[in-house]
Amino acid sequence: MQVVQVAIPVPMYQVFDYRIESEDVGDIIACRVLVPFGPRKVVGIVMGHAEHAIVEEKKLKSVIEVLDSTPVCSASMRELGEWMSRYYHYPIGEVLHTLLPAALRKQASGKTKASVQTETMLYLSDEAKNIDDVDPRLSRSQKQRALFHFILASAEQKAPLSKVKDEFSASVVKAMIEKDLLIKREEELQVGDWKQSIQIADKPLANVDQSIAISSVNVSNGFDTFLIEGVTGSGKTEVYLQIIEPLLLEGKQILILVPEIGLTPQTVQRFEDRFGIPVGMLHSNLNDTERLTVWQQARDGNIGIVIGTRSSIFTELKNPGMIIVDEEHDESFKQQDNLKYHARDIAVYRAKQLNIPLVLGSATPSLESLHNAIEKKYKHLVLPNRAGSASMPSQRLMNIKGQQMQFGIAQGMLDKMREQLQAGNQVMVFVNRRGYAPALLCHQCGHVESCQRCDNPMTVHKSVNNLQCHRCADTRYLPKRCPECGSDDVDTFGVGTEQMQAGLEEIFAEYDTVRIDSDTVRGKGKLNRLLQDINQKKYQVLVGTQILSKGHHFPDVTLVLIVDVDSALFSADFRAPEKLAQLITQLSGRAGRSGKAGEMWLQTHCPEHPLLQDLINNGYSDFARYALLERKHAGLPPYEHQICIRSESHKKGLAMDFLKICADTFTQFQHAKVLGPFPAFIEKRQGRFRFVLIVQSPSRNYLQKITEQANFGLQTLAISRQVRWSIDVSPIDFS
DNA sequence: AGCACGCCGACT
DNA sequence: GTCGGCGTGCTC
Repeated sequence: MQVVQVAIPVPMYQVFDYRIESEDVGDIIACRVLVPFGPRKVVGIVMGHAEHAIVEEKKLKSVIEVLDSTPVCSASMRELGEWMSRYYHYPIGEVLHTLLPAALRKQASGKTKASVQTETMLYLSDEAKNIDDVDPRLSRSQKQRALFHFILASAEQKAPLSKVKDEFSASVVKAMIEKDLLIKREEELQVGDWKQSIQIADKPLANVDQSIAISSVNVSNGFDTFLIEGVTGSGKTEVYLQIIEPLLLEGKQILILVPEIGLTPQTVQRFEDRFGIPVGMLHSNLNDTERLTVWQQARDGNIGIVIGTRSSIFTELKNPGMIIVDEEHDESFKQQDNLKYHARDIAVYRAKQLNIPLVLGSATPSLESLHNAIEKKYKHLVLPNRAGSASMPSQRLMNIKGQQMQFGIAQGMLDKMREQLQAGNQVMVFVNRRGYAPALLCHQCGHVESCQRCDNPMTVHKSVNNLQCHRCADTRYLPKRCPECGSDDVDTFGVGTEQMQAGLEEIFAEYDTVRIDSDTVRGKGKLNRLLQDINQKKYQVLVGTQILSKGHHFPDVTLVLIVDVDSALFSADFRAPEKLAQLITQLSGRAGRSGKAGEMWLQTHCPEHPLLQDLINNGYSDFARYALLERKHAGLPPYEHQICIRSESHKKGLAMDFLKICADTFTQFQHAKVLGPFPAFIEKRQGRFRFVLIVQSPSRNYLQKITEQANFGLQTLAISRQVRWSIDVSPIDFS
């Protein structure tokens, strides 16, 4: 008899033994198996085998079916899984679950699908080949006409559905199929040998800084981590392109991680154009099958470059050459729910494991990475100048103490904006809240309309005439009278993007205004369309949130205004100043071009604040070093390491009681500091009360060990099943 | 997590 | 009398 150890996707930290009839047990390691588990059947992954089971014979059940003929993950991926399970204190079965493409988590697919890969192609129908734009079937729909021309223009007049879906929504495709203009056909995937077909397009000559960076990385042999600190516009992407060129020519594969919002067809296009080979793209709009296809292509070595967001770090590469994490400071690399991993940290582990170089790039490196660079753990490469003659906008502080304000903007500021508009330039206003106003306040009784489940003031949205809770997405009609005292003297409090736009439309009536926030860019390609319109100068006044700071360029913007920086200076979150500095630096890098330098203004009540002074006088790099010094003195990350235990329950006391037990457990360990429990920043969400506990230690290893030990004890407690709780290793926010 | 089992309250 | 609320325990 043979016994296999199977990892099951349940919140339990052990593997389960099963009997198996097969002779060659070694061959099914890392294959998926269907097994009985209690009263149900589940899909697990074989982690190992043994001669005898640890549990008594009568408990032992048999594997029902082996689901794969070839392993579903490599030995290195399994090793990564085991490491993650220990490092993040997360059950092995669930870790493996997150590592694998979702399509493989189900019992189906896999076995049958693994071999022959197909893709869906769209063809023009015979009928469609004989029509033109004025045909009644096309004349009235812009989108369908665009898709018609897209396919007409492509080679062999066909296009893969996956590619079409990057730019057109499913409804457009569906409508054209129903009109018999398009035909869908499954075709065998043409793999081709990308190594043979690489054709390097003309490239710009690298400047001195770029050349130094490129050659430093290219001489590296095996594992090494590089931090490229390159100001926006310094040509980081060009450095990436030239770094990976020799590796691709050797037939090695490149994995590139980008932030959630930075992954546009244009980014991918740039890599495709340079090397003339298809690039695998992994982003949130793909369905499970499309994801699986890219994963398989990378694993089988049929694709040279994979670009994707956070979870792409789990892509298997047959012949790995390098990992690049672009905009490494971006918070979207950290998963905030379930398994709370940081893709940048996983990238370090993967690169070391695969013995390949890792390149981290950012204009505003995280303090963590900068610290590692200063400590010489990473090689620090700096691109201090913008390529070409473009200069950075100047950053200035606008003291708004006692100033007359209109929609949150100082009068003097409005004058400066008008000046730029009259000169034919664009202005950009950054507001950190979407919606019309952050609250609805009764002037008579002081009542603030709040979400009942979250105790959170509801945001006023005038465009849709309702109140929305930004924490649980609950909505309510906008009341005309105060629900508390009945007075009609209710007014909005504070300014959101919606109101800012309305206000600026009124003040600058002769100019066109556009708003860019998650409300207005919802929908496929909408952001890109708006950005195009902006660069074609259809709008002169731009109002928006964070999205404005992510990877887009606004060459005609000569004035950037950040309406409120004070809330970040006085935030309870110790990372708030760092985030603000990154935002300011990123935003200022987005505006202006050669000959049109422009200026950025920060409205503040405390222009003398040292962090602000340091940032605007000496730049991000200096600011970051000063901030690191502060962190060191305060004993905060990256000098000390933290874990955060969060708990929530409907009954207020329960979640708190649980964390008190946690606190007691951790207090027994000498070299750890216990902070809390505290109510969470967002105290109540969806009817549950939330608390946090922070444990801190100068040694990451020590913290890992004691957390493992504490977790082991906590698992056995009855109360741990009555509250919803989680461990967050190296948390980046405490909400 | 899921699912069964079991023990109490409020209903046709 | 029993339907169903959710606390407790178990899963190789």
